[in-house]
Amino acid sequence: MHAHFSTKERILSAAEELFARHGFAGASLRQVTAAANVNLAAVNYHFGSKDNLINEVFRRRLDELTARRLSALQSVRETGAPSLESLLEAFVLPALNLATDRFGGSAFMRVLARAYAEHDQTLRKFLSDNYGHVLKSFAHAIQDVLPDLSKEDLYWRLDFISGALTYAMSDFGVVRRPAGRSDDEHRRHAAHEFVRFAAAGLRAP
Amino acid sequence: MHAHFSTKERILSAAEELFARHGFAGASLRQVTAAANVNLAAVNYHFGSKDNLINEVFRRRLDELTARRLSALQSVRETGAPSLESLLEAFVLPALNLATDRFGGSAFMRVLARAYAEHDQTLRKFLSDNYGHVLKSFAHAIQDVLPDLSKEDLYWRLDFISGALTYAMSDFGVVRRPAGRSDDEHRRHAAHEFVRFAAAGLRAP
DNA sequence: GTCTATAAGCCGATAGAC
DNA sequence: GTCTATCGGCTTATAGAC
Repeated sequence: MHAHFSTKERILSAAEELFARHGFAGASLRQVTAAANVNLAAVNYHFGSKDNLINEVFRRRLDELTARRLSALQSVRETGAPSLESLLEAFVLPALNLATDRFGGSAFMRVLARAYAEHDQTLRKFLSDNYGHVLKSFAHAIQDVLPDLSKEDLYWRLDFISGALTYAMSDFGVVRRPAGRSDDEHRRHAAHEFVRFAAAGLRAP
Repeated sequence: MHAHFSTKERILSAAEELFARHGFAGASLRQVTAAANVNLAAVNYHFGSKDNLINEVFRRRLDELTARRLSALQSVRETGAPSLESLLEAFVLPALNLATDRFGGSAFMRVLARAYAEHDQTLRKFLSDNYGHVLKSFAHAIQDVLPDLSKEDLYWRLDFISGALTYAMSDFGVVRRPAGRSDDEHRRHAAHEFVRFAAAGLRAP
């Protein structure tokens, strides 16, 4: 555990939190640098531009998220005959763990939901170029488990699942956390509910 | 079919399209008034402020959307023993028809997806105060069809479904429209796929 | 109702001292 | 690497003429 974080890291964390709360256009570099206790000019020195700062906010978390997802997928496949539920868990749990990470990251799921809502071509291309292969790996693994599902139906359903997961992870909407349940337990429960729901949806006739 | 639209309507349509494309903070009133062929000061004259313009963009479409949804729900209930699929269709098809309406409205689903990503308290309260009762009516109708489903599970799943629907309606993600299929057919197909997926998810053990 | 003109302020980015 | 100071441009909103 480090008591000190670099200027770059502090900028990234502050940007993540403020982009989650106000959006990419809505959060200014002045707000970011004030929250990070850093000089305004430091952003351009370390990141060059606001657009590039946005990309780096994604890269920091997504690199680890995809690594964890692919590693979990590998573990599940090594068991020989993975269940649909175990494949979905390999996709969902790393996102959940990131969201519950005490070093921050819960804001990142909201940033990701923003990115989904943005139809910005530049951002989409960056995401699909760098992380599209993860979705493909999971699609193949799920296809193996559901050989009777047509490729088109599979992609429709994965699309629905992605949307549902993004929104569920960023905000547990109408479902309020019961009084006696911790935030972590609430999220774990959410993941379990989600996997059951998604598995049933994928198995639809 | 009217050849003339009022200044107010032209502002609303231009705002809807630009908010969909650039977000609420990202689209300026200057862009909006230029696209609407209207003077800059007209926005403040007709709507008072940018924030209020945002609210009115929602109100214009949501009033009609909720009316159509509740009317479709009523029709389905009058058949006596509605199927889960028919209830979901009563919820999904009005949104679909709005999105395919040639008077615009396809942009509105993207605006709605933005609103989901925004965690802005003011906007959320406005939406839940004015349109929360629709979700409740559907929840009750679905509970009647699935009496064994616990209330908590029901709300979790409706939350997932809302997220998936919003995302799917605003952007058909990885599923590309086949060459020989019209945009309308593509959307209709999407709705059918979605209802099958959501019904199976709700019926999960 | 629609216009011009302008107020008052925030924006991203950078030049240049240290 | 970090700072101050500042540039040029864009923002929402409004006062007041027509």
